[in-house]
Amino acid sequence: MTKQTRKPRSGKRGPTVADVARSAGVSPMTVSRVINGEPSVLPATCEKVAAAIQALGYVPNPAARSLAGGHQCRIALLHANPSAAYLSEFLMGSLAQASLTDVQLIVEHCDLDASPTELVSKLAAHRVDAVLLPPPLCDDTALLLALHKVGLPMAQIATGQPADFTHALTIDDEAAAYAMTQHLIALGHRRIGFVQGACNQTASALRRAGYTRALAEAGVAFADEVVMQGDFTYRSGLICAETLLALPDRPTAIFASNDDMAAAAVAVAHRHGLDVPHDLSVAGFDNSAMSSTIWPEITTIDQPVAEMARQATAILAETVRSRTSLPPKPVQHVRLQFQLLCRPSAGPPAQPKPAKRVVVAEPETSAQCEKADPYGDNCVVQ
Amino acid sequence: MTKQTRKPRSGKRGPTVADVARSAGVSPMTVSRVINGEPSVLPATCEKVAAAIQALGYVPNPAARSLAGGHQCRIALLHANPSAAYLSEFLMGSLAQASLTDVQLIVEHCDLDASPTELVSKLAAHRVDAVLLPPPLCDDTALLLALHKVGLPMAQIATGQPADFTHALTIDDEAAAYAMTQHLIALGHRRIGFVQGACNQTASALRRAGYTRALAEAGVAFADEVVMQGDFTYRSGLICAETLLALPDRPTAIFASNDDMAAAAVAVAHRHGLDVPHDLSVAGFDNSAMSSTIWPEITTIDQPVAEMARQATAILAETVRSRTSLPPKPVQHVRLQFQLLCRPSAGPPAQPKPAKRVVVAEPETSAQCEKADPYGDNCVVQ
DNA sequence: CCGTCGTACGGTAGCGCTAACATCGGTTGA
DNA sequence: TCAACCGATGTTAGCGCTACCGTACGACGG
Repeated sequence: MTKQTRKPRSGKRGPTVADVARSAGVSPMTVSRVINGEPSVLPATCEKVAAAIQALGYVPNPAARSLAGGHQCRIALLHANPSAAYLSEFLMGSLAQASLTDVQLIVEHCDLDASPTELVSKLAAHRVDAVLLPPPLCDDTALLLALHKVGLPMAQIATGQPADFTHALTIDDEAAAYAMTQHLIALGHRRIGFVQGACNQTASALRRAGYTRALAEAGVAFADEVVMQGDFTYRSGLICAETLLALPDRPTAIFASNDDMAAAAVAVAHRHGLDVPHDLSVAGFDNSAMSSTIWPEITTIDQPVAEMARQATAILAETVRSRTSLPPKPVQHVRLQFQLLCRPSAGPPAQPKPAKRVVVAEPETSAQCEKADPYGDNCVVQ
Repeated sequence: MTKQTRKPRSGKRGPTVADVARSAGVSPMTVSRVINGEPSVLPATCEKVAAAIQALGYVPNPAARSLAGGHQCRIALLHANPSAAYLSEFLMGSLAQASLTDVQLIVEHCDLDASPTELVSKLAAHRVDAVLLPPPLCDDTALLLALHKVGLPMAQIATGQPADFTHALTIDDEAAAYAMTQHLIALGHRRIGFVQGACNQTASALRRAGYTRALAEAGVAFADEVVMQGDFTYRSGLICAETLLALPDRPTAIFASNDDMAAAAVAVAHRHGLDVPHDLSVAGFDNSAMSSTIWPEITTIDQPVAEMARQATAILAETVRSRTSLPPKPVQHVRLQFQLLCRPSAGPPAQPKPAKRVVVAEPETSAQCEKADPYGDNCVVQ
């Protein structure tokens, strides 16, 4: 006992690969291979190791993994609006993937009018490897270009117009708006007001395009006076709905480009003494918290925000990790499925022939809606 | 060159402590000490190292730090409602602290009616060291006991009734409701409706207590018929507000125990053709997204959710890291400041003497509110 | 002048894992 | 028959940092 090994630093932590290896009668390396699902391990060995892992309750140490694997990957999530409804859902998806793939998420607030160059240097200081851009930042061209200039991989989420040098995760906004409009038409509406989204977001134009296409295809005349310009805020929704309901021949339905504006339309309707959906149907877009909080709940389009965030995080991590390989990974534009959620805010209009309303529209609606079927034909998954 | 060093595994990553050490002419160990702010480094050395860090743009590798330091700390954030308004704000605070203190956040959904034992074993499987409990889970006694039984440190956020074996971060709900009621009284209201929160949340009773105390202290008679039992949902708010406004002698103000119910009160008022705030003032609680989205924006109480989350995360990390030390750290109950946010939904009542309304109430209100002064006297920070 | 501190810093050996080889039995093809 | 080869596993040497100890050196008291 003169100069024994003096450094067993460990203050009893969980079991390690070495413990598992001993217990399974293999080398630590083999355990590592099993954990990482490498194909070159015999099924028998694989099972032995799995059993040992189970028995010991082994959980890999992510710190050690990323250290040894050289996998370090820091992804910044830039957001403009800290209390945006979708942010928490977005974070859920992103965080889940981040902890799976062992990437570090940096959440950074970022004013819409901040200088891109300053932001870029801030990201550099944080050693950021890639950037997630949810709306509305995903449509900030100056920002996109600045990031691209310094070679940072990035992903645009839910933009209407993916840049060719970035990854992008979108739904088909045009098809979604088309589906919603079609749904309203199927319910029997012919005069459908539309509240457009902010001009600076590329998705706005697409949603309007879907609206007009559905009208055209159904042979419903397009009326310029029932299309209002909003900006995605509740306030703008109030003004637009007020104007629409003041029309001599007021619409029987209002399709707003997001849920906040749709909620505003409901409020205005109520102030006018109109019942929703009996006197006025209202539809929104996004499936934000607001849409299912207020009463009546709003028929809307569900965007798979969490899933977009998850996939975006995965794609970026993959891009970062293979950045040295040749040829460089091509950018991916992934289109996800949306869902039309039928809720009580939209129903058949009050006026037209009651017979049809009861027999055709209602059963169809409820059958289609209870299950909230995705509009399979209108959605594309790549 | 027969058997040279064959393994420079590094695929050019950023500078390391070694690089900084070389550049500053000290040992890596000293660099480490400087980074960790250890006191036993001479100021001069410290500066040299800092300069080198700056020059090289060195950023410590968190993975290596936690591996070497044995600091591993995994904190689970249990939440019952993924789209809860506060969740994203909560996450911001928690994530910020987590990346600072190098803890890994695990975000886990958890049904309110799930069995605690199952949950506990799930947490054990994830190797969770501590648990964050935002509302409503913070008031789930069975869950608290189950976690305590297995010795997991935890923090209750915004509970009304901290357990003596857990950390807790709260605001003074009673004082906040008192302040709000006092504010409404100061505006000139005498008949103030109250919509209570869900019974299973301990904060509900406290908010009501604050309401009644303010009435009593101001010498305003308590009227049983203007106190309604809600459950924090918009729907319940609709029903309660409807009942209140149907009273023969309807209140001139409604104080709802959260913003969703307050928003519902606004909606009902509008449906009754009442102007808010002219005919009816409405106040909420929480400063959720809804409160500043709808129009008019709702006067409410701001809870520093992000700050609570930040501190809770810090406290838990500290607890976990010093768990072996004796004596064990005592649990901390921290009380944070709230803020009364005066917004357009609350104003002086229409009826009483207009002179006073203009001269006294309005200036006072705006002076006090533009700055959104915290109710310093009523808030305690420990 | 020699031992005993105390302070500022350096050296070494890991933390737990995996990349990059090394190895080893078993095939194959000429 | 033997080199070349292949697939399954073991060995070694780090990844970047810090805990633990050692050392050098000045300040003491006796």
